[in-house]
Amino acid sequence: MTTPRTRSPADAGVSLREKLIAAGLEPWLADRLVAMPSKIVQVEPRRPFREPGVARDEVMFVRSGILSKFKSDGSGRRQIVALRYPGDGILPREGAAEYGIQAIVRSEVMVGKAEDFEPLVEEIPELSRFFWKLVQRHNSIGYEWLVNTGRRDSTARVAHLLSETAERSGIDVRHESMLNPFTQQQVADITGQTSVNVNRVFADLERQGLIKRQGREIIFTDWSELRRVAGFQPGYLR
Amino acid sequence: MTTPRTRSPADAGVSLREKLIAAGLEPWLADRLVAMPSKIVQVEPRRPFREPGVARDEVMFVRSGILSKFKSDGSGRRQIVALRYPGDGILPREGAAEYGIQAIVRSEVMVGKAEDFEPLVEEIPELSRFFWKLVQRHNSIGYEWLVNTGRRDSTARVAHLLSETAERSGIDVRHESMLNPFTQQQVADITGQTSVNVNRVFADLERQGLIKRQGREIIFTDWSELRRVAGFQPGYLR
DNA sequence: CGGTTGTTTGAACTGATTCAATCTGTGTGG
DNA sequence: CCACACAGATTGAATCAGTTCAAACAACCG
Repeated sequence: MTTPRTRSPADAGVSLREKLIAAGLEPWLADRLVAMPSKIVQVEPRRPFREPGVARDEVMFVRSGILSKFKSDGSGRRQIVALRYPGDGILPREGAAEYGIQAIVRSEVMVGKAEDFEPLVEEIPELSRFFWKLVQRHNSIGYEWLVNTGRRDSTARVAHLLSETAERSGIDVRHESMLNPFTQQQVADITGQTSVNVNRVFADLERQGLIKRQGREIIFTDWSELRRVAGFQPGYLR
Repeated sequence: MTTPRTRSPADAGVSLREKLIAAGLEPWLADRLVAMPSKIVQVEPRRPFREPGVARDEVMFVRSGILSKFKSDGSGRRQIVALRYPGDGILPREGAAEYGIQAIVRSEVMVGKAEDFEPLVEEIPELSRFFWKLVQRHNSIGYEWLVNTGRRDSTARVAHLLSETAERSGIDVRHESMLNPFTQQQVADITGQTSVNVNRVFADLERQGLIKRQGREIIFTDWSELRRVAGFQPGYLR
């Protein structure tokens, strides 16, 4: 469930500010954004947070954790269509959004009102330019995901997701290990498969010696080969 | 091939202006856009137009026809990741775009320079708001495509594409017919299948009595049932 | 301990691919 | 008008990747 917390000055903006700066925002702009009236919300994973089809008149910025946008086809099969990492945001839009929002892992999210956010962006061109770039980046990740679900086989899809995740969450490739944030069901919902098959793919990758697993933890025993089978070209992440 | 043409006043902007207005742009803004230094280019279908991985420092607006953005996985399997109809645009971005551009059918495209376009948008907030909405719309179409390739079976995917195409190209549903703009290979490239299977799906749809075919022309004999099997909810198009 | 959530495995099945051949329509040059 | 080339559509047979269903197992937590 969602537990709003009162906002203490020590806690609310400080770490989000860092994330925004890491995402390429200039410090003084990050300050303006963080100073916006808002609250920090704890979001529990795999619990309803925002349902599809309701008005999306708020801005959200991920402070920690990972959020997902999801949709489902007519018959309730779920597809995750986008991920948001710390420093990423979900911008308001007119009317209802057809996607819902859930957390992948326990996350801290700053939530503000569209009516506070929009004037800020209109007033500061640098801010608008920053979000423009952010949107383009998410866009091009979306295109890559389409290639992934449309054209790659199940092994490549999972390998690609792992490569992308490592890259986006800033894992140092010299560390050969990463705490995989996803359940197998979530990997299935991202890559358009069943969790049963995802399980088999993980087992395969391990058998092939590309990864080792210890519970949720994944150790990359052959980075370059993993990226090769994934067809992973990090260019689309800029 | 690409044949640039000299721009005659009678021809260059007039019909594009209408398309932009139809897309929701106010007339005076459409005028400003059309007045931009630019040329009108004829683009032949299924021929290289813009290759992936090169700088994309131009704006393009579709005046007639349909453009596609495509990518390919490592091994050359092509995936179409977005379509652009008359009134739609492809905006410039910093650096290289990882997608290429090809026409689906013979198209007329207005091409301008990013350096002429960007100041215009920065200067006129209404224009920037218009493009913001356009981008959000394309975004939400992208999400729906992810659901399509990730979660629907081959029949539903094709039915969905047909429904979306009719809607986006403004076919009146009372006309029960549409000139299908796509080759079966293109449908395959959009929906993530092989052309062989697309052929079988078309035959199936016809056998089920949802469509009739005369060459490229498709007659919709049961609109509502087609949309039902597609799981088509037009909300995402706004 | 019991409940919940996530992972693993097997067996049967099916939707879609692959490969290869044929067919059809359209445009081109002689 | 015919011959030829070319692009796209159609069909069949064999194969395979991924799903479905069902059951068991493991880890965690109050």
